[in-house]
Amino acid sequence: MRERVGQLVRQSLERAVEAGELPPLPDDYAVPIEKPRNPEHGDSASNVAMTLARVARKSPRDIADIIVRHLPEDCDWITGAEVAGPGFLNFRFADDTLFNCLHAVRDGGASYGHAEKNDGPRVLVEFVSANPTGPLHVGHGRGAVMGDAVASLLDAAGYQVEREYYINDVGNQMQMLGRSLHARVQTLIGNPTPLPEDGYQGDYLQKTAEDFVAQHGELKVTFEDEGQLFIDFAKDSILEDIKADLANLRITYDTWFPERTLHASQKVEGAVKHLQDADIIYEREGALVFRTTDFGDDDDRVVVRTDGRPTYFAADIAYHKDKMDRGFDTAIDVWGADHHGYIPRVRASLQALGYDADKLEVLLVQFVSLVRDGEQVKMSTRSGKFEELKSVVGECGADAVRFLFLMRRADSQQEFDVEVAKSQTMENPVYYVQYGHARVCSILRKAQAEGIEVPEKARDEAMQALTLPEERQLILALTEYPYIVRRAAEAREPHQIAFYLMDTIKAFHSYYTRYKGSERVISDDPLKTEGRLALVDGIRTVIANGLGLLKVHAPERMAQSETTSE
RNA sequence: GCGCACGUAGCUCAGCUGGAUAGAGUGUCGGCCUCCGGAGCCGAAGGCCACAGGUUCGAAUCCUGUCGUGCGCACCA
Repeated sequence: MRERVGQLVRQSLERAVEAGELPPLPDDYAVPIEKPRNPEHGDSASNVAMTLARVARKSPRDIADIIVRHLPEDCDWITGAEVAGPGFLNFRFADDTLFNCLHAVRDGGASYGHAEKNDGPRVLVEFVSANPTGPLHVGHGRGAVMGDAVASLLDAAGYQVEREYYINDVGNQMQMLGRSLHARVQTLIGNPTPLPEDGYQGDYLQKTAEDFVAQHGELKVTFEDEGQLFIDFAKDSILEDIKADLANLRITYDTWFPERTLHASQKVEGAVKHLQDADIIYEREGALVFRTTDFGDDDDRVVVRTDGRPTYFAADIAYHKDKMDRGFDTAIDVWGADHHGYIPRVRASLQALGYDADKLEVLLVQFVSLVRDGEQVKMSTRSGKFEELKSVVGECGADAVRFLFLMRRADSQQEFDVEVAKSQTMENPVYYVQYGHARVCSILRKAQAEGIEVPEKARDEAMQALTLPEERQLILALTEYPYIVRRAAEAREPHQIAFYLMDTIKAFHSYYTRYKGSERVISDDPLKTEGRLALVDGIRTVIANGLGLLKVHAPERMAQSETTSE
């Protein structure tokens, strides 16, 4: 609908320009259209006149008048266009226009608001990519849900999306992990071996050690001889654990990308060579240093150590080069906010290699602080003390964890209150939306039980029975959904979907309660009943689609809660 | 010290990319079930949008500075 109004205004503007009443517009001028908060301001509004005031050297109200005068005569799908306030253009849709919108919702069904074809730009979303040295914690969970939801959002908006996890399976930490497991195993089989200094302390390795013995028997060997065996075992078992945790959050990947393959295929060397050829690498005390300061970084960065081993950064250069070479139009990296200082050097490497650095987007996800019983749970990775993701998901459920993570913008820090997430009451937003969906379904069930058919396309007379202002507003809200999806996708902001769902279901709850004594959905009036059931079915469609997009269940009925008994 | 974020109701947070009277949830107070789900709804109270300047018809939103919070500043990943 927004496009339609936008086009209308554009037509009018062009006619006004032709008539010499307004100066020419820039080609790429996008007509701003918004849905007014206040229903008195119409169904759709535009502030074009205000934005053009300067270039046109006319008052906003005068411009608005000109636009209204030049509106095409044949636009009877709109009943009124008026100038209001400081120069707003307010439009009101004809009833038939609105009814057609509702038909469109129901026709679209499970795909309403979502792209039917994914022929848009190719996007790679890389997220989580936690080092396989231990289980995921709550902070990873937020990044996981955020990245996954952004990917879903892009998918719904018609992009060609792939999800990827980058496995840091190379380097010191892998050695350390292997050594830690080795020590545990040796100690377990009666060959006491101290954990290396700075080794991994977590309890999970104890379990891994037991698994190791179960599989390989009592293998008394030195790490120097059989180190790789321990490294691989530890890494694989932790990765399995990570995969399981993610699967519990309904997250799966198209690609698991091991860093190791970049080294094996010489791509790391190759990337360094490219930079050398471009003459932006110099030697310093035996190490190779990439002059990232040429591209705005604070400091130059080492890519090859004195001992000849490439740094993590070198591999990451190769990795991002590889992403570009795979032909993605956009690569989105979802990172913890603590990695923000890393952005300039990665962008620098893309630029230095001749790629368009704007193809890389970094989505920073701020930290989560976990609250239990009104108190923050202290977390620190160093001490091995952190709240594991699996315990929180187990406690609160994937629905609540996903929805609550998705209710916050990525760039603001989040308090995650376990008590709220666990509660099956109104203070938990996810239940509010799910309850609304269940309530809607319950009405449809009731109608069915009474033998009332809701035609796939309600009759015109039935639609015309939808005369209450709340009904009009509800239909308008439903027509916004496709736009919300698109906007959220472009902004990479899943929280917009969550808020939209809250707002829309609230409007329904309000409507429902207000009229349940007078104008019920199912009544003796067959036309009103048919129209309202169509509306309710439209609401069900949109709420289900929105929840589905966030991978949150849309239950047709809620489990009986213990709080209802007295 | 330098850099990147963020300061909005008691608390947790939105605010449609510069527009109409700054919103919601929660908490507090007061109302609403002869049942299509009260896990809901309605109302009241609650704000110097951290502070000070600037940009303009117009600023919570953009710019500068100050203060505060978080996070970074490795030949670790």
